[in-house]
Amino acid sequence: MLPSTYEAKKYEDKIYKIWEDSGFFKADVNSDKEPFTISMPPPNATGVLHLGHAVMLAIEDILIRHRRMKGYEALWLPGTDHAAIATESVVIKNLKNEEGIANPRSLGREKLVKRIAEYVKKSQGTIRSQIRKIGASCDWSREKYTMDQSLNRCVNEVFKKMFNDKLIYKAERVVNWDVSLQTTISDDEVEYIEKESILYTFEYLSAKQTGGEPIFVATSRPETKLGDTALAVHPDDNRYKHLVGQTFDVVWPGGQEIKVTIIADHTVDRKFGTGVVGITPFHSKTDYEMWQRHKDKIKSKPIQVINEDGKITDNVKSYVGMTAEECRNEFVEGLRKEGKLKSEKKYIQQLSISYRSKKPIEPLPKLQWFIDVNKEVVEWNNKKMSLKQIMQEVVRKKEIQIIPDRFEKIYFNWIDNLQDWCISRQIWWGHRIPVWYKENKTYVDIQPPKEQGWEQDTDTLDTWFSSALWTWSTLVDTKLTKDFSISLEDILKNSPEFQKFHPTHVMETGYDIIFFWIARMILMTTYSIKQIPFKTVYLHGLIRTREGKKMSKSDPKTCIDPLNIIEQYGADALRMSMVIGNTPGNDMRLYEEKIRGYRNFTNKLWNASRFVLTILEEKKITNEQPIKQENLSDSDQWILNKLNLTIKTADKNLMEYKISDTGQLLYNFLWNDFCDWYLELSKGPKQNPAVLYHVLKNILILLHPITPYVTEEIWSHLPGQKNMLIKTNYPAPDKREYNGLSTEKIINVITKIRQLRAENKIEPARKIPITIFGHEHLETLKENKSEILRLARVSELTLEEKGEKLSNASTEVVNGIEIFIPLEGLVDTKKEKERLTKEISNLENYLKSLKAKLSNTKFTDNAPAEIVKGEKKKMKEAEEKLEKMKEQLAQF
RNA sequence: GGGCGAUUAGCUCAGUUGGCUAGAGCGCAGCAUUGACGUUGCUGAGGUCAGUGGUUCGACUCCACUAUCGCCCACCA
Repeated sequence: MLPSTYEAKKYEDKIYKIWEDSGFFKADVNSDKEPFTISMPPPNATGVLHLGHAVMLAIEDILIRHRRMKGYEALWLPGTDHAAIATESVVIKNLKNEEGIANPRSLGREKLVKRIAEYVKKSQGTIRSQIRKIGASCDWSREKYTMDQSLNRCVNEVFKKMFNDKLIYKAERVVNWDVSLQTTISDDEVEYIEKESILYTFEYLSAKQTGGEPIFVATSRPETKLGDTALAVHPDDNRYKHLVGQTFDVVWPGGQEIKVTIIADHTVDRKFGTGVVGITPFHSKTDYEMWQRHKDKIKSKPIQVINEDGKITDNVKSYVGMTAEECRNEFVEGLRKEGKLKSEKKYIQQLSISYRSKKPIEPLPKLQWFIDVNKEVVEWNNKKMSLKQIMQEVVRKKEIQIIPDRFEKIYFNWIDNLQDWCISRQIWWGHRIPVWYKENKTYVDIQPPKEQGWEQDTDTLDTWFSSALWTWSTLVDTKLTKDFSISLEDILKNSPEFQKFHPTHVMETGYDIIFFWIARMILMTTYSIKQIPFKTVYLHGLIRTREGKKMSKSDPKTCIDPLNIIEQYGADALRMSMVIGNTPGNDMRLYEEKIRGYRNFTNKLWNASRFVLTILEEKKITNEQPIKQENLSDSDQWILNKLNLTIKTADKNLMEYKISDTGQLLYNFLWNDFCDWYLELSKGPKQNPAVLYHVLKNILILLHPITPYVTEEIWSHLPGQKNMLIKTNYPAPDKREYNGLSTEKIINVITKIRQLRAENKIEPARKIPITIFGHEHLETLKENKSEILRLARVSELTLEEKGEKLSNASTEVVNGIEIFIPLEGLVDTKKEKERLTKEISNLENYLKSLKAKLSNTKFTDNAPAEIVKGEKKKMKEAEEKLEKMKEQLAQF
């Protein structure tokens, strides 16, 4: 006998261990079954589980368990990410704070990397055990880490291939420099915030110099003007047209001397500021590009004003060593003194900050590695394409489907704006760039050169470079990757896992990393192995607080900790609450009452099962019984019919990734159909243990992907089931036809009686006599007399085919069945009369609108026959009901 | 500046090719009847589907515009 409440805590860890030890999570590479693969988005190796992970794990686990039960060879491959910058900066911080090492880099590369690796090893276990807590049925035997040797091999292979195809190149560009982290970051890692700052307008060229009006320039960063090489104006701007092409000498406060050439460029906005832009090629990407376009006309060479530490370089002697901000203040002060400062206006600036450090970005000229996204050298479908074009092609041709599809637009828009991807990082933790230098020679390969004296490039690769290969670099044979004489192509050819499980089927992740990761996977994988990485992209939304705010780790009040929730309510309840009401691409609010509601659901399931198990025990049933058609009552047929429909819909929904709908459907089936009606009806003489067993069994199977723990635990108590639920086959709908129509009517009659009782304030405890005129349903009513007596609390039930309407009775009509509750001593007749009158008037209005509709020839001519038929039926029913109710009213 | 999403009951949300007198859960109100469940049962109240106009026999659903909120993208210095 089960305890009367389900306490998740008692069972979950135990069940997970049995699952894992039994090897049920392991996919068999040699099986003949059709594969179904999900690559788990690897959480940071040093992270802690948060709701974002929890929702990802819940959705993926549901999909995997469903497919596994359906007979697919389901592989869910887990792993962790080395999270280059994030991890390195955490360890550096720890070394500073905990060990007092002021400059951890002074340890040297080898030592620091070792320390980071140790740290990762220690903390990796945390995230692993937390993934288990959710119930994730992933294949731990195939767990990967982005820094594994095999993945490193793939990274190097791809780098080399791209280098040989001239898709990877090294060049000096203005890049996004994160001063606090001391590394470049890619364009996608730059965020914009709105910040109030000051727009300074000052005299750049005097009236004397121009021989007419002086030229003013507006800028929020005056200090960069110390490195200007040009002034840009719009080609059609009549104010400045005559000056284009001329070069002027400018002496800034402090003595810095520069030469600026006036150039004309269409990108200049005549209306902003003074319509003149100072061009500082080395401290602004746009300026750099403009300088490139007009290089040959511009007399002076660009200079770097600000260095990697955000300080003024010795190119500007007067301010050298100052921070940019100090320099700005001094410089503006100098302008003011010289009487050149015209105005200082507050305005809202789009400030670029680093996604990692949240500190401002300093655009700096640097020699870096890039991936060329426009070069058309990639073979795809017998065409030469650029990386951009491939990315567009596979989505446009529906080789990859994105759910929800509106994200396709966002994806295409991103590609349209995409520029070459800066992949080198000046940190030590990560895949080191496989390039070696000696004197002025460069060597690129998957292994260091044999010869002495070569120095490896000091940079590492953007962490997304290795993540971009994740779907397949995790499937290559790790023995083969150690043999450097085998080509990547041959490694892939001879890796059974890769051959069976790639391309993967679903990539499920938050929409916030569509560019960082989804797009990069598509780009890198299609290019490097000529396969798409996945067929479907399922993007879930972010979990928000009840108020719709982002949950932030720093604020425990707004932040729900999944582990804490699991401890209190169980993983199943958490899973359900994250999945029901969560539609792809939309954010969802989560709060404790909601989770509690689903905890109640698990308890409901537990108790319904407890009840059924008691009956089975009583009846000494130790095995699943065949369902015999001839023994089925109408209510048996009713529930079997509903079950069939539920099986069909649930399966269809899951195949279409409609997870929320599936959850809702099963919730209703268990609670409303099975518990509220079928179990209640089973408490009478028509109890059928075989059907109870059958329906419960199927409920457990259907719910298992969503609530794996509670269903598995109950399953272990189901007599005669030898295998674990996790490995049980998903049900196919029963081919037999079931009826169950009388039960539908009986339910309606019982509900109506309950309503009448409640409306007339007849206490539930009080049993009352009732008269029913069944008309053509008399037989059905007779068969179900005991159910009506019991479930509607009726003391005496008079069943007639038809007869004289009872006077002074509360009455209703449902399915043509007339119900009378004699009012003698029970009911306020005046109120009852009012109620009837009101209902009749409602019904009349309803009829009126139906009649109007049906007499409209435009409707009858144009609407589908089915609809018209439906409306006619409605009208007929309403008319019949109206007639009966009018007769009843006449009795008062 | 461009694009996207949201707006349905007090709250959180469903509503799938346009066709049930618009649904659920929670909350609220009233009442409690257990072969299991008070983490329960029964019943009820509560909605001009953001607004305006259009298409249609018919619009929560499609189109246009407006409003409010949110997000993404973009080289306004």
